[in-house]
Amino acid sequence: MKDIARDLGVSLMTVSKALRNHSDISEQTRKRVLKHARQLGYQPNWIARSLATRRTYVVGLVIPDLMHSFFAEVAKGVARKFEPLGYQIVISNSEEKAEVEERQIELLLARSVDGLIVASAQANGRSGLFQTLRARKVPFVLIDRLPAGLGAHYVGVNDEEIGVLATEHLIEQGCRRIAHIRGPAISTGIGRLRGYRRAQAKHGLKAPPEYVVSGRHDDPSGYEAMRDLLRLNPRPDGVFCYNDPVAAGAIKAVLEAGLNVPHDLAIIGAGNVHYSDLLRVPLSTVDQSSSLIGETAADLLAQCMEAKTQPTPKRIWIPPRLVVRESSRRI
Amino acid sequence: MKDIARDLGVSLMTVSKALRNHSDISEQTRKRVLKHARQLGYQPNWIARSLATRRTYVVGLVIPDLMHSFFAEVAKGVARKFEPLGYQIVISNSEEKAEVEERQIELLLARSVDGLIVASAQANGRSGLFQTLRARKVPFVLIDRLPAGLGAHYVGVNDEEIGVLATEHLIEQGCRRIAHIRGPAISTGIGRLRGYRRAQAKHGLKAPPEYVVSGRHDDPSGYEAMRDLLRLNPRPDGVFCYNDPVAAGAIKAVLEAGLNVPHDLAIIGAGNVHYSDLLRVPLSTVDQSSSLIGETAADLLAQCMEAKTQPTPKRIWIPPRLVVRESSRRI
DNA sequence: CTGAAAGCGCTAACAG
DNA sequence: CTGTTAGCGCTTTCAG
Repeated sequence: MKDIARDLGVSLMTVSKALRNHSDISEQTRKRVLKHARQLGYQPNWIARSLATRRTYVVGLVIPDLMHSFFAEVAKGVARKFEPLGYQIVISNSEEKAEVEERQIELLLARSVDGLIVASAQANGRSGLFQTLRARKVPFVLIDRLPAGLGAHYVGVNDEEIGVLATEHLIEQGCRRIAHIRGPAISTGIGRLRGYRRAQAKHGLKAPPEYVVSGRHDDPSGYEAMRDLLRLNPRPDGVFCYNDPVAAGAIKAVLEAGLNVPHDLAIIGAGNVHYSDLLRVPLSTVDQSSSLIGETAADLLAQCMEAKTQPTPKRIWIPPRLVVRESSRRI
Repeated sequence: MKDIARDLGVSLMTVSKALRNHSDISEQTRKRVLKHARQLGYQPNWIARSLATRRTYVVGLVIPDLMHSFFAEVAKGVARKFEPLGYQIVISNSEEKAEVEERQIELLLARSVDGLIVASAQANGRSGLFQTLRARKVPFVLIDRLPAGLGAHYVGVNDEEIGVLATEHLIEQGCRRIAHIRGPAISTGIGRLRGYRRAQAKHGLKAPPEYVVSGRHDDPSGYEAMRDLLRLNPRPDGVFCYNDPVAAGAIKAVLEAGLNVPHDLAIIGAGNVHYSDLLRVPLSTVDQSSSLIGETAADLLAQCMEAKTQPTPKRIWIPPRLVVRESSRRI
């Protein structure tokens, strides 16, 4: 900028304003400046600009696992909305660990991100981290997981509805002994379990306690959990799995045991990850509109960052949608 | 920092040095400073630090598609190496488009990343972008794809070897009419095709030209391409697919046509994406050690960033490894 | 419409 | 070991 100013015999300020299309600059000067800037190959220095404006045009996206295609899709949605606005997105992986998440968020804040979108790995009820964020006035939006008792912006699907939708579908398909491979003790895992229970109760079904087994987020855990279920007597005839990776692992175990999916055992997952259709048995699932979650969260965060005062916490629920494929189609 | 200095009655510089564990500061002063910093909840401002030092401790990772789990795994490898070194990673998605890639790289440079790792979507032979990078003295490492005629740091697998490995495996399994669903005209697609041809020639096999059909990177393209292949007469009895997503799509088409994989048609992919094992028919593939590619590239880039003068371009070849699963096991 | 002054928060280089 | 001086490249504010 100094060079441009010198060459053109104007002040540095004039250049600065021209470059940013500031209003009070003559059309002619602006053109001269822009042209010369191009000739010199001028590249604005965002670091310096950020230091002066206290705005970085960077938003942080904290997710538990990039490898889980649900989150990769969310990330894509976020990017699609923010990039046209001139924002850059920094993705941080918390590996499902609360401490790692806290550290990553610290780092993002040290780099002065303008806002955060977080799919939190904090255990349910531990909302200290987010209270700190609020105190520091960092705009943030939670997605997918909603730590209990926290008034914060949130975009996601009602997990209890997911549980009900999936379980009722299995019931409609004629399953009577429905098991659940549950997820971790975070809002998603808890909500889906609750939905599973509610649907069973509503239809007068009762499952023995052993029918609820614990998985994690990944397919190996689904495989393990399903092997446990297969040892039970009577054996379940339908299983609602916490998510699609878990369901994929579960299917593997069932087939290995020489049983048929869906006839011996119907299976349904949640998330509709993009390869669900290509699995051993195409997987029935509950779609969560992952990229829509990302886009919606981005819009909401953009609003918050514009606003002078923080608007009251808003919760946006994306409706879940049943996707029936072969793994649960018995009639 | 100013507050700490004032409270403790020392100079701002002393605080700065203490905070960075600079050598010439007394143990006592350092402790006092650190303690007070903690009390005040001091957070260093990386923006300001970057402006002063001209180092951002950010590296850019440019990939064509986050949703492709091969690249997600590479990203994980990169992160694993760089995070302990205090670097943050910004992932940019080029969506397989050369122009988008150029724009993303421009943006990363405007934000003064310290280095770049790029899986380039530039068409083969168009190396202008990277010559610019070199001219600007930005350390960078290419991965996975190597635009022809470019002397640059590179980490990846020899694609011709992948093609040979996969094709020879099909031959060993008794296939005699081997087709290839080829990828785009970038080094990976070209190399794998060349390997396919070399292996065929070596074993005295000759495939009609219709046996090589074009796919892209994704499973829908594999599905389409395979439907074309199935219409041929005589029908191929083995297909080497550009990558695993393409192979997954291909398997879907074969099964839909009422044929058996591997007995009517053996299939092999490349990349060993993490769900290969869970597909309709567990997929044989050539493993590329995706996360090792990421880690190795990270190490190499770290070296380049340390070095005062750019070392001569280094190419690191990761050996491919055949992974035989059900989709190609005929004996 | 243009420009001078002051400063964003931190550090390199050097002097004491 | 501690402190002073002079920026990093840009913007905000306000006076002309």
